[in-house]
Parts: sequence; C-alpha cells; structure tokens
Amino acid sequence: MRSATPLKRRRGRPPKDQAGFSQTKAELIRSGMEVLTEKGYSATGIDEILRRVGVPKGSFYHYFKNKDAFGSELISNYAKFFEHKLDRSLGNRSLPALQRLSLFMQDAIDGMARHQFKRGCLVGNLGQEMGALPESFRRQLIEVFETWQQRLEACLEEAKAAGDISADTDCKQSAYLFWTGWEGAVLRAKLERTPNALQSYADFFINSLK
Amino acid sequence: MRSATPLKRRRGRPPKDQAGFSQTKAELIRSGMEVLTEKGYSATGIDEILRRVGVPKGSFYHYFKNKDAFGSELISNYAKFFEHKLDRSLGNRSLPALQRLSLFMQDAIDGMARHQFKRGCLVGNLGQEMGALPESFRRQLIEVFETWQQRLEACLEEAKAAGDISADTDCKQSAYLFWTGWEGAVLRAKLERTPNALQSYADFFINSLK
DNA sequence: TAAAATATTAGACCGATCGTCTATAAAAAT
DNA sequence: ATTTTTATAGACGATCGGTCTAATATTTTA
Repeated sequence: MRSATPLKRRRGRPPKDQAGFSQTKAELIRSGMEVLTEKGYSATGIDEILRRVGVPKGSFYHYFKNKDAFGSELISNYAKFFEHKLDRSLGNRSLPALQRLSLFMQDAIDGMARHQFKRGCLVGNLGQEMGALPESFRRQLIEVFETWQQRLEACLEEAKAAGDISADTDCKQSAYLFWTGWEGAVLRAKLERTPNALQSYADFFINSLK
Repeated sequence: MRSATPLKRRRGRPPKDQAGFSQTKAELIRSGMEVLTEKGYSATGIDEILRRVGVPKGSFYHYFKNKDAFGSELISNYAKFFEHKLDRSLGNRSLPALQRLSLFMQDAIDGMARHQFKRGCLVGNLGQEMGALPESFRRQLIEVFETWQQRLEACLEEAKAAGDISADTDCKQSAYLFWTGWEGAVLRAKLERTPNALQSYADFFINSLK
C-alpha cells in the first residue's frame, strides 16, 4: 500500500528551470486525489497524503493554506480533468452521440476496475460528506455537476436531432438525471467492488432514452 | 445545534422495571444516527455523540465495545427500522403496487425535508466511506441493500401481475436499479438541499416501468 | 561576489480524539 | 447485612491532525 519514498528532498530554494511549475505540488494533488476518492475527506489525514509521496509537512503548508484550501484545489483540479475527458468523449463529433455516452461509461467502468473499484468519484464522495465540510465546497460541487450536465445535454440534443432518441426527450432533465443516478451507481460499485451497478445503470439509462 | 442535556444521570444499577431495555443505549443510538447521517462515520467523534445526549464516556463503553461495534449496531438498527417502513409501505396490499412505491418516495422526500435535507441515508453514507471503514461493514451494507431490493421486487411483481407495468419487466433487476439510483438522488438532494433530485428520480423511475 | 530576498524543507508543538481504566453509586441477589 | 451486578463519572495516556517557526539552499540584487 505504502509508496514509501524516504528520499531526502532538496532543501532551500529550487533551481529556476521550471516555469511556475512545482513537481511537489503536483505530487501532493495526485496523492490527495487517490486517497480522497478512496476514503473521503474527513477520514484522510494530511500525514497519509504526505507519507505516500515522501513530502514533509512543511511543504504542504507552503503550497496550501490549510486542508480546506487543499480540498478546494482538489475539486477544481478534478473538475478540470473531468471536463476535458467529457469534451473528448461526449463531444467527439466523429461518433454517433449515443455511442459516445456508452463509450464514456465503459471507459469509466474500466477506470474503476483498474483500481479494484476502491476509488469512487471525488464529487460524490465529498457531496455525501457535506455535513462535515466547509460550506464553500457546496457551491463548488454543485457547479461541477452543472458543468457535466451541460456537456451531456448537448450530446443528447445531438442524439435527438439525429433521431436516435425520442423526439420529446427533455435533454436537460435527462442529463440531470443521468448524473444523479450515475453517482449512485459509482457508490454501489465501490461498495460491492464489482462493475455490476455501473453496467446495469448504463444499459438502463441508454434504454430509457429510446 | 446542541441539545445540551447537562442533567445528571442516575448512577448505579437501575430499577428493574424495564425488561432488558436501556434508555441510555437507545439515546446513544438515536444520537449517533443523527450525526452519522449528516457527517458520516469518520468525521464524527464519540464525544460529539455523547455531548448531544449528555452521556459520559463511561456509559458509551459500557454499552459498546468500541466505535466500530457501535457503528455496526447503528447499521443493524437502521436496517430494521427501514425494513419495517418498507413492509408498511411497499407491502401495503390495500393499495395499487405502483402507488405504494410513489408514496414511499414521497414519504422519504418529506422526511428529508423535515431535516432541511441535511441528513442522508446511513447506508449510502457509509458505503461511500468504505475505504476508511472496517471491512466487516461491507457485507452488512450489501445485505441491507439486498433486503430492500427483495421488498421492492415483490412489490414490482405485484404491479406486473396487475398489468400496471410492462409484462417483460425484470423485477429483480429493476429493484436493484431503483436503489442504486435512489442513493444517488439522496446524495444529490443532500448536496443541493432541495427535493429536486429525489422528485425527478421518482418520476423518472416510475415512468421507466411503463 | 557578498548580502538580501525568496522558495522550500524539516519537524517541533499543541490541542483534540480514541479507547482504557479506576472510582463511585445504586439496586438486586444472597 | 453483605455481596454482586449494573451503570455513571471522568481522569488519563497514547496517538494523530493541523499549525507554525526554524533551518537551509537557491536566486536576485547591489
């Protein structure tokens, strides 16, 4: 489980080659993402995130004001990453719209499988924990959902125009529903450690559009 | 927020009127349920649960071996509570099967509204946290889902027999899907603090059966 | 090239939390 | 009446999370 990088890191101001890019910061974000999608925010200690990449505590508080600020950056980071993913998949005009959605879902299933279904969705994880999270996270998370919804809505509109889904589909509403249910499926896949919930939901949703 | 019950509790062995029933233990479970459905397991400390009901630590560890045992009892308790609820709603033969499901959902929505959508579902909450929870919780949670699924499956079979839903519906599969998506909707309702996700999902699911 | 400024690492520190343990109290059993 | 059982009371130590100050190495500037 442990990555255990006991390498002594260089102290002092680093050589100025990398333009505004910090390797250490990137490592912290990656490490944080891994742990948070598995265990959630509250259950995760900074120490664990640091240990994984062999970074001392001082560095963490150099790059982030505190744990909350770190969490907030994780959300932004995840959102951006996911947005690009959606643009490449749902927005890929060289494929039929509905097929793009199917591919996206299969891709996500494969992704979860690669981590033995131990890692979920950051947005879902934090959403569930809202009661223990800083209030500022709420808006951020809601906005992320809205972004995803817009991407899917556009895709569904294309499917409708192509006559692949029922002409009276409310694409906005369908897109909203999709993400709601999808999060449920991710949660359950994580609980059961199988792709079953995701696969079922994928088929179900596609079918509901026709 | 605080209930602040600074009442000095009776010390010593209690009068033997109540047959095997402990008021204090019940209070701890209720208190724990409230906090855990809001903040989750990891984010909640024993002290907070105790403070709410004015019970000292000694009592907690008198009734429960440790936090994990407490959590496990919470799950059992929640499962039993919910099972009865489902029996009364989904199993109420004096109503059309589909209508029972609608009523159950509306009831749940009202319930969440009463707590300003701050409390979610214990099973969903813990499921999401699995990465940080004792492995024994997993089986327990999966089994709870299965129980719920069976209740709904039976209800759907009745609806099918009555001709209210498509004759080729796979009731078991539909029931599985329902709970998967429902948890997603609960999560989102909690995030957005509105009944919107639940309402949408309710309509969507009922519609998908026809 | 020496001093000042800056960027980063290092880890001490404090408070909170978990679980244990001992003391106390009151009722029941003998 | 004495002992046993059931339960509350809360102090205590170990551990851990988050913050903060000191130390160190590099750049910048003069």
